[in-house]
Amino acid sequence: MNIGEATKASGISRKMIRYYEEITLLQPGRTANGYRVYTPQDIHTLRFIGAARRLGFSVPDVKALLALWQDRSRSSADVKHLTNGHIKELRARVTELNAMIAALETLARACGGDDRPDCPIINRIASTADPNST
Amino acid sequence: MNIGEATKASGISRKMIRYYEEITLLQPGRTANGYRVYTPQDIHTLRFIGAARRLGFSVPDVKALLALWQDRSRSSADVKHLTNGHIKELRARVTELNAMIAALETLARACGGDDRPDCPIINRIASTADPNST
DNA sequence: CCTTGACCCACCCATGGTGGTAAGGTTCAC
DNA sequence: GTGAACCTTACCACCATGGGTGGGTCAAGG
Repeated sequence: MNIGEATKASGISRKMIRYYEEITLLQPGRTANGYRVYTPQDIHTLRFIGAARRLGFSVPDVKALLALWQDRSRSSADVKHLTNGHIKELRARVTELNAMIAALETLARACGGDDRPDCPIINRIASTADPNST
Repeated sequence: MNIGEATKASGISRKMIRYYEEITLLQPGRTANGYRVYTPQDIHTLRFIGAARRLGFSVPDVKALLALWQDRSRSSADVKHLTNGHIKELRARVTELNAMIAALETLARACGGDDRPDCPIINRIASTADPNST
């Protein structure tokens, strides 16, 4: 199977397949003329990578998960630990975003949204920015 | 005021101050020897940028906000529109992250987290990755 | 007058994932 | 034998930020 077929079979773009190879997430074979060759196992690996990425794991995390996946003597504790760390990070990001949303919603509610220039949103950003406001 | 003082006064690093200048968010003056010179207004602008960034606005959005801030004949509707678009984007990101968190929590709860290799997290990623699972 | 240390400058490189593009080689169907 | 459709490597770009290097400048103190 060459890279075009691998793209169709895995849903990962050619670009990303080559990138994942470059960072050694997989090592496909080569034909005599230099074309990459993918086994069904390689395709499975690519799909594993895609699934993990969709769950928000970073590429380094995916690399760790792949190693655990391929390690028959792994401890599920290691997988769980990695996952829990990831969940914690995602939750932190959500908390941050929610704080921004809350602040912006308050400001947007107070803004007339009409033709006049007066705007609490701009005023607030400008006054937060004003050294005299602290 | 030179760049070192501007950093202290604005809370923006030297690197970023120079970057914001490069992308024309501000145009400080220069002394004869080439040192950048910042007016109190420049500092105010830098603090405005910092405040907007902390609310999660992208640099292009910040540029638009700056232009509106400096435009005395702006419509508050334009500011509100920009803000609402930004809120929408942030909410979309939160929704995405929450979906990931929910999926991961379900998997983590089902995982023993012990010395044995069997792990629903890995199994699920691998089977999502399996073409035969769809 | 000269050194020292704290500044400043411009420039290049790296990140993380992803897309694009260009210049060239290969394979296959007609 | 030619053109389409594939493949290869090697760059460039994004966004926002940090790091480092080599070299200029300025003020203070011996």
